[in-house]
Amino acid sequence: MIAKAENTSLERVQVLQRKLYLAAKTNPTRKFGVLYDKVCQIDVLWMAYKQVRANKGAPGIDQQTFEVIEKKVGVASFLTEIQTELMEKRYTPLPVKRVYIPKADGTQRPLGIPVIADRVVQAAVKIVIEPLFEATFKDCSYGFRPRKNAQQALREIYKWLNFKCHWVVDADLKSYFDTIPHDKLLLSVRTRVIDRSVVKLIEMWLKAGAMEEMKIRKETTGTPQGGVISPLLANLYLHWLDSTWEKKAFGKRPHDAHIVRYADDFVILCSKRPEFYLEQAKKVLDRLGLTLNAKKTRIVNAMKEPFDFLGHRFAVQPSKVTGELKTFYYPAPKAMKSVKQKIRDVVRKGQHWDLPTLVKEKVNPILRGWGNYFKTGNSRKHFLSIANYTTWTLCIMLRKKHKKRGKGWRDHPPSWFYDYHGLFKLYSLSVTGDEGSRYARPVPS
DNA sequence: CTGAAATGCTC
RNA sequence: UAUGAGCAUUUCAG
Repeated sequence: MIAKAENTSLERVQVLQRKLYLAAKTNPTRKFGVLYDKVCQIDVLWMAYKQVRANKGAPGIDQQTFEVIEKKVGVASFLTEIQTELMEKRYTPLPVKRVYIPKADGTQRPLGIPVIADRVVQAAVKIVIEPLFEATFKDCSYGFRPRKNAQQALREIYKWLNFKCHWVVDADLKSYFDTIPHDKLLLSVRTRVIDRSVVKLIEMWLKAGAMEEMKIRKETTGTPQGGVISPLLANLYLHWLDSTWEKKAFGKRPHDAHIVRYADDFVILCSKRPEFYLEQAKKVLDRLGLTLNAKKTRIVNAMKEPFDFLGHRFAVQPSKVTGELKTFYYPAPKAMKSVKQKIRDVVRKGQHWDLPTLVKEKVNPILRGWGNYFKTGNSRKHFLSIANYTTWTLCIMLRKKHKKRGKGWRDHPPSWFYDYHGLFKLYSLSVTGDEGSRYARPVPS
C-alpha cells in the first residue's frame, strides 16, 4: 500500500519534471512565473525528503536527526508542517552549520550544513527548477549534471587533442563557491525563474549565513557548500561562460577553441593563440566577479608538457610504432598516491582480520571503485602497478603478522592472493589503448 | 526492466 | 564530515 503510494508520487514528480523540461526546451527564452505551488506539492516534498534521507547526512544546527523525524515527529507531519509554513509564507531557513574538512592539498574546505528541513525544501526547489536550467545548459558542461559524467568530459578532451588542438589553457578559479556574488547569481536565476516566492527562497538560503562559534556570520558572496541546490547554482552561474563562448562562436571554424567544463574546473583546447582565449575567458569571469588563480592557471603545449584534469594526466606523444602523434590519458600521480594510501590504510587497520574477509570486504571494493573510474583511457601500466603494490602490501603485512623474516614473497606469490583469496583483478577492467582495440572486451579473467 | 537498501570510487 | 552527479559491486522487492 505504502509502496504503491510512493510509486505514484514518484511518477507524478517525474511527469512534472518532464513537462517543465519540455516547456523550457521548446521555448528557450521562456521565463516561468508559476512554480511555487509546485514546490509546495506534497508529492514533491515527499520525493525531496526521500532524496535527502537517502544520504543519511548529519544534522544541522538544530540537531534534528532523521531518527527524531521518523520515530517522534513522523514524516507526514514533518512534511505537512513544512508545507503549511511554505504556503503561509512563514518559512525562513536557519543559518548553516560551519564544518571544515581537509582537502587533498592540505588546506581546509569550509562546509555549510543546512538543517534537515532546509535541505528538504532546497531539494524540492531543485526538483522543480533543475529541468528548466537543464534545457538551457550547453553540451560542454559536464559537472553536477544528470546523465553527464567525468568520462564524457575526458573523452571530449581526448577528441580535441587528437584534432590537433594542442594548446591547452588549464584554468583554476579562486575558491569559486565562496566568491559567487549573490546579486548577479539571482539575476542568473531570473533568466528562467521569475516566480517571486521561489527567487525569494533562494535569496534567503544565500543570505542565511553560517553559525560559527555561536555567532551568525553573513556574507554577500558565496553559496553554502553542502546545500542541496548549491551545485545547481554553481553550474548555472558559470553557464554565462559557456553561453558567451557559444555566442562569440569561439568553438567554431576560424577560432577552433573548445571549452570543456566540469563545474568550476575547465580547460580550453585550441590550435593557436591560447593567450587570446585565456584573455577572453578572463573578461567573462571579470564581469561575473570571479578571479582566476594566477598561480594555478597556465597555458601548456600538450605535445611538450602533460596536464591534469579530473584526476587524469593527458599527454600527446609520438607513437613508438608508427611515429604519428597520439593522445594518452591515465591516472595522474596524485590519484596513484591516494589509492596506495587507501590500500595501505585498510590493510594496516585490518591486519588482525582473516585474509579472505579483509580482501573481500575492504581491499576489493577500493580496487573495484578506483579501477572503474580509471578504466577508460590508457591505464594498463598503472593498473599493473597498483595490483603489484596491493599484493606487496598484503605480503608485508602477513610477514609481520606471523613474525616471519625473509621468504614472505615465496610463501605468498601474487597468484596466491588472486586464486585462493579472491583478490580483485584490476587488469580485468583495462582495455589496451590501441586504436583498433579500443572497443575490445575487457581481458577475460 | 523498474524500484529499495548497503558498500566502494571519481569530481 | 555536508552537497550534487556519474559509475561499479552486493542484497532485497515487484
